[in-house]
Amino acid sequence: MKRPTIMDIARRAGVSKGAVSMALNGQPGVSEATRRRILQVAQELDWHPNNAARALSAARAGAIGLVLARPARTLGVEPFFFQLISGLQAELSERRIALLLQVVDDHVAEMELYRQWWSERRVDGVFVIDLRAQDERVRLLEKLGLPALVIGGPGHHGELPSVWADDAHGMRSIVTHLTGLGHKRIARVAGLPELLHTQRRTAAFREATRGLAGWTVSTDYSGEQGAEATRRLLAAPEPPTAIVYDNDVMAVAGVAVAAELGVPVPERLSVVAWDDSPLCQLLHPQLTALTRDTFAFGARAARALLDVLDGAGGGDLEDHVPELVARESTAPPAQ
Amino acid sequence: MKRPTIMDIARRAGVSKGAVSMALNGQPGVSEATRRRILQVAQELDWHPNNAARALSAARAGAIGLVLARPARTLGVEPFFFQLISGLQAELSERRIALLLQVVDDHVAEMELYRQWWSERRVDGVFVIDLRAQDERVRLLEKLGLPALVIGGPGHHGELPSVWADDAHGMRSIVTHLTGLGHKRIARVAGLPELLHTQRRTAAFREATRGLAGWTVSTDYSGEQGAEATRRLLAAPEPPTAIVYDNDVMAVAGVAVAAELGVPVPERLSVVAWDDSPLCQLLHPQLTALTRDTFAFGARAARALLDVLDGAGGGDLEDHVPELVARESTAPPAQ
DNA sequence: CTGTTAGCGCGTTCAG
DNA sequence: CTGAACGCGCTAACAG
Repeated sequence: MKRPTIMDIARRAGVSKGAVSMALNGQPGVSEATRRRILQVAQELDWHPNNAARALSAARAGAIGLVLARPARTLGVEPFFFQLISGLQAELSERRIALLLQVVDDHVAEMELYRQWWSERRVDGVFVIDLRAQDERVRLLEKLGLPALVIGGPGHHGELPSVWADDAHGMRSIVTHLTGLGHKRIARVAGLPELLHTQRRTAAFREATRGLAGWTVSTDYSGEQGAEATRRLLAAPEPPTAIVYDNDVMAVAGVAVAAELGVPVPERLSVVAWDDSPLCQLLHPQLTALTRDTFAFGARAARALLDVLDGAGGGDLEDHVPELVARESTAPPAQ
Repeated sequence: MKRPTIMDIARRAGVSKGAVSMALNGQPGVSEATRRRILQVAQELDWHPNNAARALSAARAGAIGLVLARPARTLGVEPFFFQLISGLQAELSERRIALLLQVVDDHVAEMELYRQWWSERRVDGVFVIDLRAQDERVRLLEKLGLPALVIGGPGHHGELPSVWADDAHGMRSIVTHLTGLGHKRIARVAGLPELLHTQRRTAAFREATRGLAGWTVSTDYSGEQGAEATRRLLAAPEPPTAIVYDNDVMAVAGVAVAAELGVPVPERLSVVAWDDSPLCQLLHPQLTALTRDTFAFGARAARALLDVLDGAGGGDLEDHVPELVARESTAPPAQ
């Protein structure tokens, strides 16, 4: 009743260990008849490969790592992460590869973990998120030779392969939507300014709002800072008539602040959220949002990393373009 | 420059493989001097144990599994999960044990995964969440002999060890708060009714509201259903003056619905959220909520499972009592 | 007590 | 198709 090994199958099928291995792996070297018999016996014994043994002989861990280094309080991005992880993993599990998840405080801990994982061969590769300009993690990963894929990566010229979305396009569609409604004073409440994708969006925003009054304020992605930024923006002598938020949680916080200040949305202030979530549809007014299929994005990222591990791929892979969903929180500016 | 093995250390230190192993593991059998020399060499070579090899010889995977089987759309519980996972993992990583996370559609897939993980010895144990009455997973886990710990478990008489919080106490503190304010008509928007912890809360709520008008409606934890339930409650001939929501997202949705219907919170309707989150503090009014230290809860759960794996422990472990934080969304009922 | 040797764990691979 | 060795670390039995 103990776990059967290949030797058990071999004995019972009257063949050698090697033959069983080939049969089980669909390798040539055994006759069809023997193969069937062996598979039959394996079935009977309910044999399953021991992962550790496989990993040892294959010199592969059968696992991919993902480190979340955002501080815990920056909870705003969760819906995104949850979807992303689901997607990553849907793809990985097809290939029976595990996802190792670890939450750490900062990049220092994250890098330490990469060293550890790789030195112990706990993972075959890692996903890297929230890249910064001159990110030290990139250097480390390259030095270590730990295969990595950057999610939402640099877009171009990256040292590491990456999968990314066309932020510029998304930003244009938002601004076009707002200007189409007649807005001329558009503010943006951005996420962490050191992140590359924030910078890309900022550049795209600047470009798209050329000729208008458009300005960006930075936050750490948290609802608190989103609220605070909104408060400041609305207190200005010439407040914006529309605000674009870099995530859904800040948008929600912004709407709450507007309500608190007696600024009706969308009559006096239009609001757009980058990243959709059920939350956006629960509020009143429902939030106009840029939706992207984060699950699919994750799946693509996983496939891309697997390709890299298989020796194929590399380079950049552009994801599908996000789509703007106009709901109730955007309207022509007052008067 | 290739990964050094124990043999490399042995050669370089002029001793045998076995000696190195003992030295490295702090086992007796080598002199202090030799041990130091060996450790020195290991350091120089930057040796790290190969996880697969260790797992193979120790017959342990060095990993714990966690399956999330909630349907993806039930996003309401995410803040909770994120905290929980962080907590689990903070504790596991201390012991260099990995957390394998997998998201699946339903319990069938979840159970299939348990079989697979265990048959391949991918994990040493698993965390089980959202237990139901007569949960089929429990039977499977016992049949397999896969060590498991139920999170938010049955509380008592469970077949599997569990860690749980005193829901009854939390519920009492909520109801006491509301009745203290003068409320006599209290409704509750509950989560999935088949979950044991929902049932526990329902029972506690019934008990605590004895003598008052108190009633519970069920949802799937999603914001949509929370909104829908709120709509129905407020449309009743004698609507409640206070509503208790089983999670934060439904509470947020409920407040939005109240606003939409022109029911001011807290003047005409008091709202309490079970589970706090930054969200609760961002809205206006800020939500009165039952906060629990989910991170710590996760850490305790992890420790409990590790104890089980070490042969110790078992049984139930009660977590700290959640605490009610009164904010702006609760007030005496109108007139 | 200090250290060595042999062999295990489990699946893969390759010369024969 | 078989036999043997390998990957890497652990450990029991044994010798100095």
